[in-house]
Amino acid sequence: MSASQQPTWAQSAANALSAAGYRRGGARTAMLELLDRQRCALSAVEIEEALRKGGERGVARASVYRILEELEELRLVNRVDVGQGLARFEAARAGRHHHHMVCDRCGEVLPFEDPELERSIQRLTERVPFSVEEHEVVLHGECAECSG
Amino acid sequence: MSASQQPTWAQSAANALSAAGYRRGGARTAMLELLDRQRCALSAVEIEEALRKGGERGVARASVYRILEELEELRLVNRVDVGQGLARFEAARAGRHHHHMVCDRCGEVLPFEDPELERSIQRLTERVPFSVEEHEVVLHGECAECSG
DNA sequence: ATCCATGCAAAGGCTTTGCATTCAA
DNA sequence: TTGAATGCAAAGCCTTTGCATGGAT
Repeated sequence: MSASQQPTWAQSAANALSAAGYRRGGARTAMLELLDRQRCALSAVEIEEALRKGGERGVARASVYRILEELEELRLVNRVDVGQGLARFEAARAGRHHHHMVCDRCGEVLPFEDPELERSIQRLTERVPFSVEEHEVVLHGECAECSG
Repeated sequence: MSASQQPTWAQSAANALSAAGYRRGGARTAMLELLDRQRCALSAVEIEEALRKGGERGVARASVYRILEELEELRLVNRVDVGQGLARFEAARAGRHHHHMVCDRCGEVLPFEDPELERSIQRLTERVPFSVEEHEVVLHGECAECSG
């Protein structure tokens, strides 16, 4: 069999976990693969349900949170808080930085990218009396369907 | 006595509440005045404590949330979620739009303004398949004291 | 006098923690 | 074999809700 040219996010995340001294548990692997397949941030409950329904293997709620905490600590996952009273999580992929739009009507969360916005924030972070490590932009409103 | 030239935020908010059919309860007035004095967003617990310690009059936790909900509904207050697992609230003043920096070490929340950033977001909202009503930018990192 | 506004206490939802068991190394 | 990884259940916050009392009109 041929080795893939470039490792998937799940693979490199698993390697990073090993390098950090973590063991390769089945729950971790399942979560990494699930997160790698998503196009946008999921909540802990959504992750738990997706794993249970997915058939691969279920992962207890507490484990979902604990693993997410480890992944966030290693910066393999980003926590996204869009103001819905719960936390969302998504794979942190090098380079591909995006933000979120939240439909306050139906709750849908959509990702978007905007280079100009990134540049503005970049310049801003250099001017501010603060050591900025992360930034997050959230647009609230109504999605195309809801504002119909 | 002379009438003030321009009403305070608390005064105009009280008027807006009346116009919307709400009665002028003591708890509401105390909260409006407290919020008017703040330079940055407070959590519900912080509001409750400030009112209790302030001596003016205490307001029950449930009332704090209920009144904040009304104020948010009328857009007199903005809810700010900076990812600390709790909601923060601040007076919505016409024109003066700002965002927040959060020190992930000590938890301090500082406001900042940036016209260039606002322009970028303004242009962005016009290009996006979404009806944008609000936006929020949060910078995470360490404040001068903590990173110092 | 009416009915909203408020306080108190209980309930709810998301997240974390404690402990026993299972599993990777 | 040994200690980390995981599951289960209980506990912890923040927030909301139900109901009785107090207060504004």
